[in-house]
Amino acid sequence: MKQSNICPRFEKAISLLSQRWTALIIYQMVSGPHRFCSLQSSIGISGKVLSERLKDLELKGIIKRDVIPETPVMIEYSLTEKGYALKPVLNEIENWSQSWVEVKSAEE
Amino acid sequence: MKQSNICPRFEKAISLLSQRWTALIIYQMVSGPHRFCSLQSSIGISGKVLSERLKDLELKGIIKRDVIPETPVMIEYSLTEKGYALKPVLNEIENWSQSWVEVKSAEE
DNA sequence: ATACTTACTTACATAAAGTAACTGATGTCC
DNA sequence: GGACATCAGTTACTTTATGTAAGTAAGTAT
Repeated sequence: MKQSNICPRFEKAISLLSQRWTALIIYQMVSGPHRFCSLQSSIGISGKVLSERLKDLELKGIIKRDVIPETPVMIEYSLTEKGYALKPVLNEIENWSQSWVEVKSAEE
Repeated sequence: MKQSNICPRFEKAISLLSQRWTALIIYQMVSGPHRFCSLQSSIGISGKVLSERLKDLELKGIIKRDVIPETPVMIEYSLTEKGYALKPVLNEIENWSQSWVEVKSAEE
């Protein structure tokens, strides 16, 4: 059962961003290119899911993958123009979180 | 393993919006209050998950639940101020989707 | 040859979501 | 008053997604 009257473009965008980790991966990359292991440790995602997400995001034209033949080999992931265009979305989420999200622990 | 150096407020916001259906539910409600069954049919979510999400969103202060004793009983869900404040996020997603998301079928 | 690094993959376990039938409160029809 | 209908869920069961931890492949370095 899948009948919606919502704009299909919007729905696709939402389903992309509603996938776990996707937004965080893009957020990390807004600040510059990242490598597999740095993403893995900075956002705490498993290697398995990270590689799935990166493949999917590459397929969708949001990120690109570059092999840099250093030693040892280094794979650099960075945002495409399409991916970078998501920055305003992330900025708005950040704004909202600053205004409305509370942190429980006392380290404010 | 969950070690991140990302702002905890932002991370909470992301984890909220990254939950499947949540953004679509909020999006529907931006245009006004909705009932359980109307949400169910308009976004194509199962009753089970919808009731989970609504409870969770109410708990987080994003929506409120009003019982209207009509016939038959009607439950109205609407955004709180905190929930409505997410509108700019959804607008940016909409902007992005208009510029960058393609629809495959020929009904453009 | 052995060990070390990065970038993954694979096999298996757990958590989340989908499906469809069912409950409970209220009300209408006959 | 009994049968039926509606809305708002809930429950039991299946499928899909994610987590965990070990393993693989390519390329040095010793």
